[in-house]
Amino acid sequence: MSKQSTRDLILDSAQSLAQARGFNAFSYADIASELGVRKASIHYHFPSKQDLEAALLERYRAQFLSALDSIEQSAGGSVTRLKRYADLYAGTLSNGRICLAGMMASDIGALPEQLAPTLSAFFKEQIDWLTKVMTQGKNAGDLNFSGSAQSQANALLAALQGGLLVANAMGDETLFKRLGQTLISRLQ
Amino acid sequence: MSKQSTRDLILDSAQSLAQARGFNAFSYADIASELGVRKASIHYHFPSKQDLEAALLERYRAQFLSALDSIEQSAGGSVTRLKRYADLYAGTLSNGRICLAGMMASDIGALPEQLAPTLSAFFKEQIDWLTKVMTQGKNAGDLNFSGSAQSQANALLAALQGGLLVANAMGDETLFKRLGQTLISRLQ
DNA sequence: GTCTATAGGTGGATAGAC
DNA sequence: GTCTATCCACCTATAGAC
Repeated sequence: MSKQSTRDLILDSAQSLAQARGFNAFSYADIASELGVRKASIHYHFPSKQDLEAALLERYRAQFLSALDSIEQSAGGSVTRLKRYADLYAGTLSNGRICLAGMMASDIGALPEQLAPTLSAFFKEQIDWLTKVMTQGKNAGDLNFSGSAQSQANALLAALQGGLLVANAMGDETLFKRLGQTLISRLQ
Repeated sequence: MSKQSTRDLILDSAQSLAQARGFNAFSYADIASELGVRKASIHYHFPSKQDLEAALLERYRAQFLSALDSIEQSAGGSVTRLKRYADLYAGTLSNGRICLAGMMASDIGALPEQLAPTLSAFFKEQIDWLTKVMTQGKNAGDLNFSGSAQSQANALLAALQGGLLVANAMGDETLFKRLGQTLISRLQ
């Protein structure tokens, strides 16, 4: 059980709050009371909220890319990989949370412009990874779809992000699980 | 050119701001400066921000339902109706805005609980309408899909909502237009 | 209905002691 | 690194004159 640094604890708390409420609906005071420290301590690690937001996104992006690597190195064909990809999203849905990137996308109009390129890169990486899986799956005969692999990748990413949004708003987690099955079964 | 009441002007301004920034990232002061009135005047029409938010959602819901009626009464088969439905979403994307309901869904964790049932009803109405169009289209031979009409309706709603989010975050309006084509063409 | 003025609270952020 | 103390800007909301 390695000790987590205060910095990491702050990021964990902030991420949970951001995924549940949005980037403009949590404060340093929220994090401080959750961790039992003072606001000034958080400002020591992240001088401005923009610094915190940027660190949140970077960490989430790195974790997500790492998860994609893990999926690629595990056994299973394209269908299994897509299922495991959808499960990454389903995992965020518990406790009324959605994907951090999806939340940031919805808040993009109220966030510092400097964050937009990284968020855009995040989505591009997701689409590129999905496009690769789609292409491999089609070539191997595991997947069957018409149109380009990239347009299928776009559609899957959009459906998963929107599915989190709608399922969370309707308080119906099973809606998202059924959606994942629908999306993947029609690619077979 | 009928005069718009101050109340309607307030709702217009608030809706535009909410769709662009989110419900927790615009203020009475923003609306006041946009309309050239004082904050207190807005409080006269909408005593609390919760009142304003509720009115925004109700009006959006009524307008959307009216648009669905209009689509139903116009000529054209199921494919045309789905295309016109997707166009309702595409229309919001200009000027960095997304669907008001999608934005409210992302902010649901930071909004008064009283709004959740109405938002949930909004999404249910969308799904029911799409399910009806899907069913009619399949029976008429216009549409072709496996699985239930309702799961296809869920998937289409989710993909459109998520598509707005991703396209807006990536600053790529054409991504959404291509998505709409992909989603509908694979139902034929 | 709209205004001026203001209350009461919370936001992010900084200075400086320990 | 964490704390106390504080600043100032902004938020929602209300009272009361016009």
